[in-house]
Amino acid sequence: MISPTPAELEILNILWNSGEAKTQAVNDELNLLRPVGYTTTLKTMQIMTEKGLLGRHKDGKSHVYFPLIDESDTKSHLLDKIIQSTFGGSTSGLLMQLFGNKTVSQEEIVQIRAFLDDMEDKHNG
Amino acid sequence: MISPTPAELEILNILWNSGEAKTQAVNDELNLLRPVGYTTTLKTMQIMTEKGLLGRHKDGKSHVYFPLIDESDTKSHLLDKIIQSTFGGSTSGLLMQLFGNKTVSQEEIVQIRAFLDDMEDKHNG
DNA sequence: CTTGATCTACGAAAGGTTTCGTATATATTT
DNA sequence: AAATATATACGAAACCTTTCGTAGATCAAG
Repeated sequence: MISPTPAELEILNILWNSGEAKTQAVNDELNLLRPVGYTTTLKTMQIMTEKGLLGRHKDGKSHVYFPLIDESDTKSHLLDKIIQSTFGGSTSGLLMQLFGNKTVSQEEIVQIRAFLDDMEDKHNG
Repeated sequence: MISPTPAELEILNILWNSGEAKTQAVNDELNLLRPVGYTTTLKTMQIMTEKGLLGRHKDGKSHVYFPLIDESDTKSHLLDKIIQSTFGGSTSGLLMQLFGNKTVSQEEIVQIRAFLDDMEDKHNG
């Protein structure tokens, strides 16, 4: 499975939202968050295309890019990696860290329990 | 705040568990998981010391290393970073992804429930 | 004290990511 | 058609991480 780099992930998030976009649009959106040159964005998207992360088709003199990898799959994979590297493979370890320093409301606990029930239901059929 | 690299995080996890250890011991433990040369581990720990991630004191001809950064703080920081980069800053986005992931085992669910029970107990006095 | 074993320090190579300058191609406008 | 604007392609620099070889220091044993 492919792990997008940080810069690649930024671009993927934009394209997952919009479905598809030209380099200029992607670069504009990136620049709302941080300064980055046009050719930098272009080059990154070209590399992503080589890697199979993006597809593209021509439109006039420019290209329209779109994601070739699934958003949920990719995020699951990234999450698995941090669970493995940071919490020794323990999902509950991550949750404890997530809520450890905060006061979690009764409401939130109920919500999480509902998630767990749901998950067990699906798992057990 | 300092973000340890993947290799640095492996070493930190060992030292957070043991409290302190010599290079040899750390390298031995690393080699339970993957092959890595002694001088590689040593160099990484020296760099970590320069960065302020580790401290050390002499013991005979070798050094004893220990973490200078807090485990919980560091893991929170890493978690924040992935929440930011992958889930657009949305913690619930992470939870959705997590609970939609079928690789969470029954055992983990039990642990999570126990954790929630614990949290409720504390919350209710 | 000399030998051998172990540890440290240093430097540098290898691999990957991110960045952008420059040259070239393509379209648009006048 | 010429000039202008915009896009692409290419290459390379800058930076970071990881890796390890080698040389020199330090300690223990004979």
